[in-house]
Amino acid sequence: MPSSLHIEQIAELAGVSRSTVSRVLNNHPSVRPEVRQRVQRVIDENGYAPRAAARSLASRRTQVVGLLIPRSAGTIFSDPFFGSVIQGVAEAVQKRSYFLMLSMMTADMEPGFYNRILKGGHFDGLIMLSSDIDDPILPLLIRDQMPLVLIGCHPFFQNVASVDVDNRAGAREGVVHLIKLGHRRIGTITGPLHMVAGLERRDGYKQALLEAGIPIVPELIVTGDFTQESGYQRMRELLALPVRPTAVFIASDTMSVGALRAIHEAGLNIPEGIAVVSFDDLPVASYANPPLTTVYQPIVQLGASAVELLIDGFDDPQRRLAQIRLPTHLVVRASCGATRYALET
Amino acid sequence: MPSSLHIEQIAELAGVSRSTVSRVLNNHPSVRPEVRQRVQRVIDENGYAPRAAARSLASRRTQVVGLLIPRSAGTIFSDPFFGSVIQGVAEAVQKRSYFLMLSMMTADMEPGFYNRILKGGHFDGLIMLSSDIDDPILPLLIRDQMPLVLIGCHPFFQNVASVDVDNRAGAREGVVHLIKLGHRRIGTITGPLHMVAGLERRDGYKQALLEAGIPIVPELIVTGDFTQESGYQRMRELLALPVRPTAVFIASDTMSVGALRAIHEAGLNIPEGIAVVSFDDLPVASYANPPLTTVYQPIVQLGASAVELLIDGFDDPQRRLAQIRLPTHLVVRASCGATRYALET
DNA sequence: AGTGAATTTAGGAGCGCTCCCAAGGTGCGT
DNA sequence: ACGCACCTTGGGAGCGCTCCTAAATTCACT
Repeated sequence: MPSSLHIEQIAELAGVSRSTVSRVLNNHPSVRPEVRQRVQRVIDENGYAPRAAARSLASRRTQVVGLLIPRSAGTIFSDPFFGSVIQGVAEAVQKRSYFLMLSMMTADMEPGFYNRILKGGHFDGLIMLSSDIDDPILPLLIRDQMPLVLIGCHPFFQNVASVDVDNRAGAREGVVHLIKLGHRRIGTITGPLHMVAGLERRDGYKQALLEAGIPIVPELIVTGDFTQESGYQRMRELLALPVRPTAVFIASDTMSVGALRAIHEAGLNIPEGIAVVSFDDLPVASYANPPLTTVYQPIVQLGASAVELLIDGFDDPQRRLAQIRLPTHLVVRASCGATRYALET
Repeated sequence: MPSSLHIEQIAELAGVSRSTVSRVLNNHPSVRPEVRQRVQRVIDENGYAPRAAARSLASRRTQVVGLLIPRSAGTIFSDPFFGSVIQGVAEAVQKRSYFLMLSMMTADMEPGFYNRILKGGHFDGLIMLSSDIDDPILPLLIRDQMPLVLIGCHPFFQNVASVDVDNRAGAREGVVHLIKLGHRRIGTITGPLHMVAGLERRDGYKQALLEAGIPIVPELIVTGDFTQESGYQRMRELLALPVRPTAVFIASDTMSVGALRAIHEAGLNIPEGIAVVSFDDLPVASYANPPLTTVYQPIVQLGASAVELLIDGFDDPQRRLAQIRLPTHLVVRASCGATRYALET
């Protein structure tokens, strides 16, 4: 970067003092409009921007929001889900004139990394992506009083702000849909059960069955990990069962893509051979073959809301512990077979 | 954050001066081993980390790398390609003990945003994602001498460091493969032609045909934009042609997913009805139906190399203008039909 | 032991801002 | 006209580090 102008020089050019330029920069009210305008013009003409480091040091604010992505990193990025969350966060952060610092918690984290990144004062607050239930970082963050918003709520730490969808209700709606279509033998491929989303969606599945008086059959519940590969493998297991399910609820679209492959390989048609309801409504859902009936969740908005909550919480203690739940809804496409049974809902 | 210790207090606890602690912090050689050890122990015991702002202000380095994602943001994040690039960048940055600042160039950028983000001294250097050829930001960055590495090279600004794959050679290999399988009437769905990747892959397609003495038929070349939707629409156009191509080269896996759908809807089999070769080798490629023959590009590594180049360039002027090209290779799966014609390669 | 060079340490002077406090202006009421 | 609010403005004092210079220490060698 060119050694650009400093605040003193802008002040001189505008014929005012350092302090006044600072006030203009920070939208402090007590500057005469005409002076403000004059200073602003000098700032614009010279493309001046205050040095972030100096500003942060003096003001003890960074205008940066951190986004912490938990350890399962490798698998995480290939899932478009995360791309969308990041997009939501990035857009919202920008809208509030903040910056975004991205950080991954890798497994092979050197000890002291936690301190380096979190005590270095790199950001004013942190958004943490749906972590494992037993993520060791979370308790540390809470202990250290880091301003924090979780994307994906946590079952134990209720005293932390979080944004999530109602996974259980969403999953339930998807499975109820299958039940209404006449299915009784419904399997599920769950997410990892050390994640809240995995647990809650499985519980929604169970709830729907129980409410309909359908017994829960353990072998119809198989555990995936949100990857295509696991969707493929777990679906093969379900299809190898002596008595095959007639429908399956899969806890993410990404797993469904893998599952569809297993179903095709088995020579089954969808939905005749087996009906599928999925979760997420990623772009791929409508381009799958057949298009997936799936529980929509507002992924971008999840990220955006987390940012709002975090930044608002900086000066509004009330919002500091808010737990926001965004609604889901079922998107009916071909994979559930509703078009054939139709109208029963 | 708790008002943690400062360097002076660490110094006092260790019985040395501020300066010595600073030397330990920055791995300066001239500290006696025993002193270094003692100081380090005090640092560790207290979980001390220097404040980034103070350090940056004094040292004029931030230890932050910026990642600039160009305007087409909305469409960009749904593509897992970007997730992988970000992953590569994030991992590499971490490995070098740098931090990553993510920033999007939105279309509705307030004037002055450029200055705020780029002159604020938020980062030591910038990685810019495969931008449009006529991206207005790039010339500004070069003018302002921002340390810069492009992911995806630029045809005009050759005096900028960049990391890319040889798109043309990769595409050529894919199309040559189709030609070897006996196809003569080969269509292509290109990427957007205002992007280098779009152009180069189209050129690779043309080159393969020309080298084989196959005339280039304009209506067989349709222009997509790397989205599923465009893959779907453009493929419909190709299939609606009076004389349909027997094979198609699609410039990205994401577009191929859309294209597969169009092919299925048209009641065609793959590869018998139409053979498909794609580009990227995203995870979805091996789970598509049928699995895609596709040109692998090392996406994560692309991001990682960009980081290496940028950081190395900070003190090695030689690397400042390097243009790295990573190799691609063809991954043969079912969609090209090679398993039937086989062995001819 | 004594000298000089090399190594290690301490402290001063900023880095470029914000924030506080006090000084200077302005307008009102009487 | 005068005084007393209130609104603006200017300058000092840091924010918590790094870097430079000079002093203190160590060590090798005579």
